[in-house]
Amino acid sequence: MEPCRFFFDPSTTSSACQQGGGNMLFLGNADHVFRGPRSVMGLMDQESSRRRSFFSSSSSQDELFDEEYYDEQLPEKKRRLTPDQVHMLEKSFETENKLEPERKTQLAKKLGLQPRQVAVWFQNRRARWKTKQLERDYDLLKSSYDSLLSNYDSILKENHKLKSEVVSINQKLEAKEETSNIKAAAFAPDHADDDKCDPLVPAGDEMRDAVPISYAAGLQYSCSVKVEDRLSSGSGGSAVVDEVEGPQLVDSGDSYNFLNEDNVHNNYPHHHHHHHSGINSEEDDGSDDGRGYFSDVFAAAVEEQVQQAEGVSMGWWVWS
DNA sequence: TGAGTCAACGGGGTCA
DNA sequence: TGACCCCGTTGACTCA
Repeated sequence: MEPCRFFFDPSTTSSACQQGGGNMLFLGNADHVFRGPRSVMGLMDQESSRRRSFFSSSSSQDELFDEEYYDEQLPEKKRRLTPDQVHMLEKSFETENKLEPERKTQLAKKLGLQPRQVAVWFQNRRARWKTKQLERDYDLLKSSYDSLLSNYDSILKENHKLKSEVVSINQKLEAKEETSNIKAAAFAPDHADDDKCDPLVPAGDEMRDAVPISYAAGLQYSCSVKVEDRLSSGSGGSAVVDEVEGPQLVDSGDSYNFLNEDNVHNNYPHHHHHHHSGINSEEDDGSDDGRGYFSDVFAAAVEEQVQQAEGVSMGWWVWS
């Protein structure tokens, strides 16, 4: 690493630094300490005459500049820092990306640079680091978003599948209900004594516990419908029973409300939802505003909502 | 020759 | 008020 050779022009109060390899760093003048010319083009403005006079050397400047160097290379050209200088600056930056005055002075001395140059280098280095950091953060956020979106899509598919299952079950339930009513009506005159009817229901506790409330209620007026007829779904054999209101699949039009309003409010504290509630209404499924926006809040809310939905639906679908 | 990189500048804000 | 920082910009330089 070769130190700078400093030059100072008393006529213009400017200074310059020539490095061993031929680098000439322009270091500015006294009225704006260490701030060199912005550029060669900048020399065309009012500053240019001063700078030009600086380099159009007279006899006194012969003492200040290496004649050979000065002839072969225009000194006002902007020079890059040498690899060694950059290496040491980088090492210093790794230690601490802010520059205390003392460290700046030491570094400048060590590298043969002006303190102003060291300060500028650190400023530019911080700017580059920030840009890189932003890129890293963006990549991280994007992969997180993509992953979340993927999960969301699979949940959406599952939801559609469950919806169609529910529709199918409801249809079967309605058909069976009609059949049983017709049979009950036809059978009633000959079987007035309910105590003697055979409900065809297994007497075991397990099955009794598994019988939906409305089915048990149905036995009061119809003993001729088999349990499997009531419970069969054709797609997995699951039935949904509302412990309070009976075995109805709660369907608020577009959506199936596996969650109540409170759940929704709890999971989306900042989300203003409309008349729908539930995990996947058409308006709240994120298909319009949800995908264009990502935040930790959103991610956490979706995660929580999914867990909640899973928990609640388990409660709905499984009993023993 | 155009795009990318880098040293350096100017302006505006903050702080002791 | 000066020193410092951040931000946006400029122009020199490099390279494909």
